[in-house]
Amino acid sequence: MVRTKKSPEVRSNELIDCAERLFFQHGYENTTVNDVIREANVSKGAFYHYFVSKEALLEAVATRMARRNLEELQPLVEDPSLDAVGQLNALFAGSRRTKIDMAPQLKNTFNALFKPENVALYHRIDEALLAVSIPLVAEMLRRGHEEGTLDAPDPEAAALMLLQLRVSVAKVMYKALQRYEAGDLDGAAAMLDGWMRTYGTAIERFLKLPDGSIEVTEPGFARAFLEA
Amino acid sequence: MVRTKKSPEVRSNELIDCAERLFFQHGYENTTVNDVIREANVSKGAFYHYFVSKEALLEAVATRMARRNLEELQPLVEDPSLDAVGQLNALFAGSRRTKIDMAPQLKNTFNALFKPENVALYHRIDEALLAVSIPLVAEMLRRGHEEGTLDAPDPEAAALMLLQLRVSVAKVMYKALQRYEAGDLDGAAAMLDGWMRTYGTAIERFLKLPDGSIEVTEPGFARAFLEA
DNA sequence: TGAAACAAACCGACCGTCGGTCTATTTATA
DNA sequence: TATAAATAGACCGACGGTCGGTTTGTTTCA
Repeated sequence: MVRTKKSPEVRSNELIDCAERLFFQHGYENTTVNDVIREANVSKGAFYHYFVSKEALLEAVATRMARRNLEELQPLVEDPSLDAVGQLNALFAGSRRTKIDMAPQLKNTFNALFKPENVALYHRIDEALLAVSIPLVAEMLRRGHEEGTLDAPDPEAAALMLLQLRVSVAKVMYKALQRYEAGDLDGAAAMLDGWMRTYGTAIERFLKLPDGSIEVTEPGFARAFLEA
Repeated sequence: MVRTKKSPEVRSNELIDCAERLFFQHGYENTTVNDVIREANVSKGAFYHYFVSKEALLEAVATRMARRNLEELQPLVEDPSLDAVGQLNALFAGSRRTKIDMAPQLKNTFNALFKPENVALYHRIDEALLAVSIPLVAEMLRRGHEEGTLDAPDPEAAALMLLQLRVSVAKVMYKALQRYEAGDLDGAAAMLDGWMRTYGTAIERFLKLPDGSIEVTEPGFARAFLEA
């Protein structure tokens, strides 16, 4: 093979790029280190120069995803013109926008992430996202509690629980997606809408907010996402 | 090896026994099929006669755990003398009793389940437990909603979300356990107690129950569990 | 009654693949 | 030009899984 030397950052990012693509396409366990280095045009020696193990590569993929997610969310939360509830809603609104904008990739991601051979991938990403999200949400809740706009005596605990609920929504999104792909758009949209409303209600009740103050979803969102 | 023949049920249960023990002791990924068959005194041929893959063995371990869990819980839920809230509390009380009775095993389980090399094991067990628990809890919520003792318009969705919250408690139990093992009993107990109260509050609020109607924990529980 | 036929349970040598190691070589830089 | 980082790729051992064959128990029928 021709010997090419690149700056470490470029090289390792290329490896992470390839890994991310292959992991999502074929699953983590079905992707071999050889697949990755073939795709990245790199020798095995070079690979193990950058990552101590295949596991470390997975870690890197998850961490990078989490970092990018944080970079996207950070500005929303730092907006001083919003109170805590407004920030939460901004978070959901941003999440909706992203979901619709990147629907095709996201659908692909979901389908990959919930395959049984991808538990490791799923778990790592979930953990990494949680790690960056908890402080963010906890801070929001703390502010809200101080402002008096919501009730969350233990912001850390509440943040973890709220974020944990998010998992159930993800699971249902996956189910709805499958149903849609099976041809039942109406059923899928109804299911997704229903669950998202329940999710919103759960958050409102948990934070002792007035009914309707949290907008996780909006009319027609489920349909728009599924058809996008 | 001496050739011994046993009834299929006995044999496969022996294999599942060994697997369960080894998985929890050394982790799923660190346990090889050869380890299992050595421990079970069975040839490789015999093993693959019963299970199509190592993965299938994991599945069997998880399913059996879930079935046993269901058998334990079922009676509680069928008790007609309790209303839905009473049943929920009975569930938590039973869970507390079990936790303290089987504290050593449970601690071991927790320590194993949250190791990174055990995501597959964890995930499978969680999924299997969820699968048997959702109908149970959903039915309780449905009854409670009809009785008017609680508010859960969509019992299925509510059940999944409540059970999802349980994960966050498990995570904290693990953290508390680590803290206890590091020597900080007081800190660990305080943390665990606090989170369990928050968990209880979350459930009460979510189901629109009066404060204090759900008893996930009781005074001194965290300490008793950690020291048991 | 017993032996032939069959199916299920079991054995263990063997295979291909995969993550990871190692030595040698090249490239940048001080 | 000396040194360290980066790259190459042959190689290794372990592991999950396969396969041809053997044993054991049961059914069938002369």
